[in-house]
Amino acid sequence: MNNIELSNLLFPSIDKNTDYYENIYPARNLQKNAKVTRLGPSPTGFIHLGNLYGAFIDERLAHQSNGIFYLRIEDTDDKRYIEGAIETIIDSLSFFGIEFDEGVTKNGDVGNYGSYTQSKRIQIYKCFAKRLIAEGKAYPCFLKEEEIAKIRTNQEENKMTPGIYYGWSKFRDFETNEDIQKEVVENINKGLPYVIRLKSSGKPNALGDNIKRNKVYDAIRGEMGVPENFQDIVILKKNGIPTYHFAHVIDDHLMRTTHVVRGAEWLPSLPIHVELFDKLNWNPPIYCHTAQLMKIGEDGTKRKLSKRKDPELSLDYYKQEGYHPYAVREYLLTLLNSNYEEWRMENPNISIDKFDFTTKKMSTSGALFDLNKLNDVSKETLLKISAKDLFDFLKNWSEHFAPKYEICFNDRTYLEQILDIGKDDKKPRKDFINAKQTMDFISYFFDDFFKIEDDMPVEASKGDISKILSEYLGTYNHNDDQSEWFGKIREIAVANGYAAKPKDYKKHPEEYKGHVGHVSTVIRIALTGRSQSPDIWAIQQILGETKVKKRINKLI
RNA sequence: GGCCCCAUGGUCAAGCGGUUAAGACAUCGCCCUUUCACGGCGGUAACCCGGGUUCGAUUCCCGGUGGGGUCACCA
Repeated sequence: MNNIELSNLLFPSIDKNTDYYENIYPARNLQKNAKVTRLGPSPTGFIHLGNLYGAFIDERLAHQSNGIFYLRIEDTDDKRYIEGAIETIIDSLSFFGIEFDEGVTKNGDVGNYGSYTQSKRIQIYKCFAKRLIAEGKAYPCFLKEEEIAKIRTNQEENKMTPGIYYGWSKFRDFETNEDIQKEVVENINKGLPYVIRLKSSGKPNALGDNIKRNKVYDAIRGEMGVPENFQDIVILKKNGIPTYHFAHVIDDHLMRTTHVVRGAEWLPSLPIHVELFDKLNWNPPIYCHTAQLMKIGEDGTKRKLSKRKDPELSLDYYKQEGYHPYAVREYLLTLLNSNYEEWRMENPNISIDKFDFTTKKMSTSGALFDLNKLNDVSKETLLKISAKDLFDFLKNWSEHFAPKYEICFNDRTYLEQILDIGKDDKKPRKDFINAKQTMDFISYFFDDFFKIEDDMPVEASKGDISKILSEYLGTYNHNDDQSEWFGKIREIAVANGYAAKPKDYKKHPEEYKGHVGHVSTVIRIALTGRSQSPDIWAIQQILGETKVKKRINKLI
């Protein structure tokens, strides 16, 4: 029996020629240099910062070049499927501004290169596997789990590279060994389970300089010497579903992907993909292996990989804390392209889309996620968002994550005024980092949340406090402008033995109880419950006369 | 352990053979100031080590060391 007969025996129902697929998925008609990228999440529903990081690259590369960015669902691991995961993925990415041109959507597939769900492409994979078998480049392997385990221990004992490769599976000798041919045919007829393995041409266990290398160009890392693969890796599993390796090669070829962006953890399997493309006589796409996002481990200061389940690496964490999607995107861009921050400083108000994103400016070493930096970027970002949009953002966040703030959104004008405090100054205030922090920061504007949190300054005695407050109330005129208003506070300060200027107090602390700052702190605490807040006068204007008087009165 | 990737201040990073080794965040000090935030000024702080190559290496090569990744019918 020869290879072609074997391929027919294995896949009797596959009647299509591989050319058929080449023809129905023709080269894309795009302008020169247009890039076609894809995101291929597995439907576990868990999207983390690393995925987003990669997705931004895909998105920028495609859209900056008038190319195509599509979503492919890589569900070849049936054990890991989670219900509703695809919607979650699409929604999460969309929240952060990632939109696809093609591929899986909530309403089915869009585009001419589908299906975009790997589990629906089984016939295609089988067709190409059949071709490889017919060409003697792949073979069915009937090794049982126990046998593989035995091979493995044997290899370990002999300090050999574990795996199935030249010399370890008798089934790879099908072509030249009649006994094997007979056995394989019998096995097939008996219906025994098998996998399809690539029959690698690589030379096993070569060492050092003897390892053959292929030159592969990586858009981020430059030219790399990729060692030759020699493993007869599984391309079709026992259940007929392809492994990632095979699906990647078939799909990215047939979907005419030009750039494959993925994490550096894929570097070790690059040799496999290179051989697969070679065996199929295809040109591989341009790979872009990104650096990994890292974090500091809980166990100390040691570096650690950004693994699943690290809460702050989960996209949900940022949603829950209420980080604005623009801020996250902005931060990720600063990590992604080293010249981004510089560009942003020169162009503070231009859309991110205008930034000339390039893989050349990407770092090859792993970056430690820096919450401080994110916070700083967030402040800057939120400052640029209008009070109206911020209101909507906060409201939406509160509905999902902090319903207790619901009442804060009853009066739109009121909240927007609050959010606008100090925004138009020449040196604008940067008080807001994320929704959670913002709501907490402004909560004293609402009676439901207002409470005295900080202690009165020690410079003011109990008696002085109520004296200051009642005098303040006595002279209070809601229509005073800011300087009139502060003039009165100065008078109260002086009348009670406090310096009118902090500098006077610093010079002669023995002559005063404190200074005007302490007096205004008393008022500030009475009004906001806190010793730190934006300008009191501005707060009062928003709070309204009634509320101001009520709060002052309460502490007299 | 084999193989792979990476290596400039606490963090992110410029730098492509000759620089006083940028900048941002963080940190510290001062200034501004009724608090805070903002802003301004200034400070502390780095080329992992050892060999080469070179007149000269942070930069190029090799070797260590360190960190990370990967060794599945998971992706």
